[in-house]
Amino acid sequence: MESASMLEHQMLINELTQGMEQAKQLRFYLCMTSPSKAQDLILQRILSSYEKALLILKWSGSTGQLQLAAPTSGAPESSISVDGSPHSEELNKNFREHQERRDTSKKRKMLPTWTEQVSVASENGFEGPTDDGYSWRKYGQKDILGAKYPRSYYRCTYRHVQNCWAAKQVQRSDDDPTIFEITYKGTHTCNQSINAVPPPASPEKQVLYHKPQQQNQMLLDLQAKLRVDTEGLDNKEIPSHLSFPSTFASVNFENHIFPTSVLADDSHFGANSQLLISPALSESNYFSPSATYQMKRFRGAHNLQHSESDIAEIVSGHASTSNSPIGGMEFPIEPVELDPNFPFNIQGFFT
DNA sequence: AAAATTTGACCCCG
DNA sequence: CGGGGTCAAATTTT
Repeated sequence: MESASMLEHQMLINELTQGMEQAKQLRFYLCMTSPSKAQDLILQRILSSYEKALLILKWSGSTGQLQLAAPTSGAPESSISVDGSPHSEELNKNFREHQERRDTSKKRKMLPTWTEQVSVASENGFEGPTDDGYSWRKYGQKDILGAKYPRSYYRCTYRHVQNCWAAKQVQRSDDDPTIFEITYKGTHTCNQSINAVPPPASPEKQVLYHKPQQQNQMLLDLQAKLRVDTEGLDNKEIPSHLSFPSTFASVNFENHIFPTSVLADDSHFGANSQLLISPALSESNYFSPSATYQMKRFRGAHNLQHSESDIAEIVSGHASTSNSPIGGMEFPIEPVELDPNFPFNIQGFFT
């Protein structure tokens, strides 16, 4: 490590840190006035970007080489909602540890795993470790031995469609119900936006309901246009057991703040601008102090079951004979190893 | 009708 | 055997 590059590093870090601080301040002020979902998300994105950039920098700085070049994401970027504290060091550390995957022989399904602790501000009970930017599908819930609250299991909504093997489990803390332990398994390889691509048939009918995913799509586009470059994934979803009665639905919202530029060129988006705003309530009172968030630990995940993964194998195995609308997918199914960056998009659904 | 969640059965591993 | 994790049918939500 040359002192020169080291110095550059430091400068870069400083610069980024400053940017991040400013962004935080901006968020703070924004919070006091009229917070909107859109604005908030964008800010989150920005912060997330900073965070990530810093992470990469620091990381490469300490190891001398940047291995984040991994196919898709490679890093469990935790663009956690509000909290605002980067914890870059911790993340940094954890990253490396996760990166190492022992047992190269059984390269299959060894997803990096890490745990975050998300505590929520809310006397009024609200908001959860919920929105981490991805859409999850709950597939199970289990009562855990010594635990007071059940643990719920989620996997990426696009597991099948996009072969995204990210999963997570959420466990509410026993004594401090405002704390949730979220254990992530694997990183997302999905590109959530392709989901909203309207079918060739009738673009007009592709009305965007207030479905979380689609809303994301909008934000995605929004962010793209604003050049807020991040991983570009948003979504909101509230795990059932984390959601609280919502009486705030009646609050009146005037903030029709939405970049007109965006609405302008995507006509069909315009009609739904309001839908975007409504969920803003969920984050109307955001004050960072109360939301804490930190990495805790990780462990190698090693067991996955057959069914789905095997299907994947089968598909990749004899793709040629399949009758699926999907052509030949001839890549190994290895989320961690390669980027299933499908050049095609799937939308063959018929029962 | 389609998509998401619920929930008991089932499976694997210690 | 029992706990944790997943499946999948039933059910609810959208």
